[in-house]
Amino acid sequence: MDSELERFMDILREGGYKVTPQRIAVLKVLVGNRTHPSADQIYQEVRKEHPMISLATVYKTLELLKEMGQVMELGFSNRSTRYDPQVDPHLNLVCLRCGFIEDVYETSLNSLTNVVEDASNFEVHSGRFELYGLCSTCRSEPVAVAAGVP
Amino acid sequence: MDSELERFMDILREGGYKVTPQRIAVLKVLVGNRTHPSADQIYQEVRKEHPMISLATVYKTLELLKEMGQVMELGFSNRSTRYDPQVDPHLNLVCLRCGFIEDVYETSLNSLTNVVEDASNFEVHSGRFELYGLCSTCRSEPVAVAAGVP
DNA sequence: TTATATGCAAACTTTTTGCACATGC
DNA sequence: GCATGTGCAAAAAGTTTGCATATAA
Repeated sequence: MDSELERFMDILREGGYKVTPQRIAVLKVLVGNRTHPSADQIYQEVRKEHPMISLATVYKTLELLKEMGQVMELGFSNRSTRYDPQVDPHLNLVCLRCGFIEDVYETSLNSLTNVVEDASNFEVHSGRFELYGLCSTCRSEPVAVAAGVP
Repeated sequence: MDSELERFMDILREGGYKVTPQRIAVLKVLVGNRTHPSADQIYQEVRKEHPMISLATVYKTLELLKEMGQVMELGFSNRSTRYDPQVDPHLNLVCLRCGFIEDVYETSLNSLTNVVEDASNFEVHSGRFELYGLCSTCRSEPVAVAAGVP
């Protein structure tokens, strides 16, 4: 049914890891998720269907997926950490007012990697590209209201 | 003498903030610093000349400089936080083995901002661009040794 | 069957906060 | 002189760890 979920499960199996209900539950929250959730947000979401899961298990699963290169862990300056199942090079537009993060696919990012590898003898494995500012919604709002800003 | 230090001190004065010995000490550590130090590393460095300073004061000073846009606070996925007095758009090459961070000035980053602003109605204030991989030194080393990897 | 994973609670790390005292302007 | 800043210590927040029990393969 969900080929992306199947792909994640296969990757676990191929790595010699068990495919447990808890891991499936976390994967289901992540598949196709563009909201860049925190560990706790993932935990709260998973608990709806799987009330007995612990936050520690969520952290352990995210750590596992991160090590397998299937999830990016994004640490922000206010020490919030968000997770992104989208690991291809892309640009994150981070709104400083409402905290919303929008993904933008910009082809020039790939050439950036090539330029650096040619010029500096640095072997690129992955990347993280962020612009901070105001999203279109917040730009047009009259009054600034603090929110969950990453 | 140090015009960059003077510039920082002027910025504090213009913001209505006091120029204290503690703040000067932190600024001296930051001026021209390309090592992307952590708060504790800055604290340890400052203590050599200023043994009575507290870590809380270092944090408060960094917070102030961050709010004034004079320092970037870089949160990483292993919850280490590094500070960079270099606020112009540039690329950080982060070595996953030894933790070294190299600055690279790539002009295409500026056009990236323009492309995004034109295409997406997002108002860019600042940016953060990172490539993760192996630096030239670590590429040529035979055995992997874990280190302070951001 | 058995190596691996889970849940719990405690530990840990890093950063923030409240407050009395000190000090730059 | 007074608003602002400092140092201390305690609190907060987020993440990790140890271990007994449970379970996927």
